[in-house]
Amino acid sequence: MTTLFKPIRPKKLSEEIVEQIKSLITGGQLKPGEKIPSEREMAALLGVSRPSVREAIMVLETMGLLESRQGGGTYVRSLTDGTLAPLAAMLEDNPELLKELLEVRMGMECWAAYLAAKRASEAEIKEIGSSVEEMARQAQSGGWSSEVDSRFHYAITTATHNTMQLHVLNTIHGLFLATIEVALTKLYSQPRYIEVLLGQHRAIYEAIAARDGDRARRAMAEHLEWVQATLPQLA
Amino acid sequence: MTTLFKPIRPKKLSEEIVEQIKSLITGGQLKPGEKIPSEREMAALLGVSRPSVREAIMVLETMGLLESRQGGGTYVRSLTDGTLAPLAAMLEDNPELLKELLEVRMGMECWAAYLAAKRASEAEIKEIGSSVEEMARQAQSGGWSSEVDSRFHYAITTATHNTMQLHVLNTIHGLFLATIEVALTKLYSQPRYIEVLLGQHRAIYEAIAARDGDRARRAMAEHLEWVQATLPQLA
DNA sequence: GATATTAAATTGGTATGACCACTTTACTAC
DNA sequence: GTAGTAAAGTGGTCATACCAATTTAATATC
Repeated sequence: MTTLFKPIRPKKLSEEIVEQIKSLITGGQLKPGEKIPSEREMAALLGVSRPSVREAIMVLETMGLLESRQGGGTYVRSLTDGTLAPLAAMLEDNPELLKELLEVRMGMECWAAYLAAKRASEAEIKEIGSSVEEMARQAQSGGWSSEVDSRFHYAITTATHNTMQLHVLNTIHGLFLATIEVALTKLYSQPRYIEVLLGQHRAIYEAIAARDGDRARRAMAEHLEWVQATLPQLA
Repeated sequence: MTTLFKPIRPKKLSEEIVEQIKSLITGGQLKPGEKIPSEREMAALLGVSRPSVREAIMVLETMGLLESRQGGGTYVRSLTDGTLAPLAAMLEDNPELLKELLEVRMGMECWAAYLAAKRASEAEIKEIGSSVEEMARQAQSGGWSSEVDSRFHYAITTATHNTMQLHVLNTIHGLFLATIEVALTKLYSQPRYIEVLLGQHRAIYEAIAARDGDRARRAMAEHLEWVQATLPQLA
C-alpha cells in the first residue's frame, strides 16, 4: 500500500517558471520563432531573481523548447526541431531529398490553407493581407526577402489555430531555408518570377478571405507546384 | 555551398560542466546512488562559480541523470529506461496538444493517400490490400494489434514514393503511439468499432486501387475524423 | 535620402557574497 | 546507550557587479 504514496517535495521556483513557460508554448501564446522577454524583464514580471529565471531557461533549452543567444535574446524553438533533427542530416547527405521535403511541405501548407480558410479571424485575414501588400511594396524595389515570404506562410499557419501545425511547419520550413536560401533569394528578385508569385499569393489570400477551404487549398497547391517546377532552374 | 558551414557558438561553462559529469556517469566513475561533491566543492574543484555549477546540475536533473535534495546533497540516478523525450512527455500532459498533433497527422495522411493513389505500383496496391485482409482475419478473433494498423498506414505512405514523407509520418506516429497506445488497443478490439474501421480501411484501399486521388483523400479524411471523434470516449 | 561608421544600450554569461531553509553530524546530558 | 540540542554542511534564492556579444541609435559623409 506504500506505493500509493509518494514523497511530496516542494517545487523549486525554477520548476514553476518552467511549467509556466511550457504552458505558454503549448497553448500557442508563445509561438516558434518568437523572442521571449529578457531575463531581467522576466525576473521583474515574475517577482523572482535573475539567476532563478536563468535556471529555468537553461532547463527549457535542455528540453529543446528555447534557444538563447548571447546579446541577442532568447527565442522559442519549434517543438519538433529535436524529433525531426535527423531530417537535416539526411538532407545534407542527399540533396535530392529536398524535392521530397518540398512535397511534404506542399501537403502541409495546402492543409494549412484549407484550415485557415475555415478558421481565420478577421485580424488574421488582415495580417495575411498585410504581408501580401508588403511583398507588393518590396516588389517595386526589385524584390522581397525570404523573410517576407516566411511571414506570409507563417500568418496562414497561425490562422489554422493549431499550435502543433505551426511547430511542425516551422521545423520543415527551417530545414528548407537552411538548404536553399540562395535559390529562394533569386526567385524573389527576378521580375518575371515576382509577378507570378505575387499573383499566386494574392489568390491564396483571396481564397482564405472568402473562407473557401477547397479554393485556398487549390491555390496553395498551384503556388507550390510552380515553385517546385521553377526552383531547379535556379540551383 | 553555404550549407557546408555552420555557425560556431562557443560553449557555455555550464555545458562543459554537464559534459564532464555525463562522462563520469557513463564511464562508471560516478555510479547510481553515489553522492557527487557539493556545489561549493565542485565549484572550487572546477575553478568556476557556484551559479555555473548549479546551472549544470539543473540541466543534468532535467536529463534524469542527477537528483538534488535541499540540505541533503546531489545524487546520481539509476540509468533505467529513463524519461520520455520532452515532446512526448508534453503530449502526455496535454490532451489539447495531442488533438492538434492528430490534426497535423490527418493532413499528412490524407496527402499520403492522395499521392499513393497517383503513384502506387501494383505490388504496393497489393501490399495495402494484404494488410486490410490481415485486419479482417484478426477481426474474427476479436481484434487486431496497433502494429497491423501501423502496417496499413505505412504501406500507404511507402506508396507515395516520398522518403521524407515516410520519415516525418513515422516520427509523428511514434509520438502518437507513445501516448495513446492503450486507447488504440481498445479501439482495435471492440466489435462495434472494428466493423466501422474495417469498412473505412477498405474504402481507402479501394480508392487507391482505383487510382482516384481525391476519393482516397476523402476516404482517409473520413476515417481519421471518425478516429478523432471516437478516441476521447476511450481515454 | 541613403549608407557607413561609431557610440550607446540591451542582452546573455559569469562571478561574488549573502542569507534562508533543510538535512546531517557532532556534542552534551542523563 | 539514548535523547535532545547546537553546529556544520548542503541546496535554494537573491542582489549586485562586471564581461562579452548583439542590437539599436546617433552621427558623419556622399
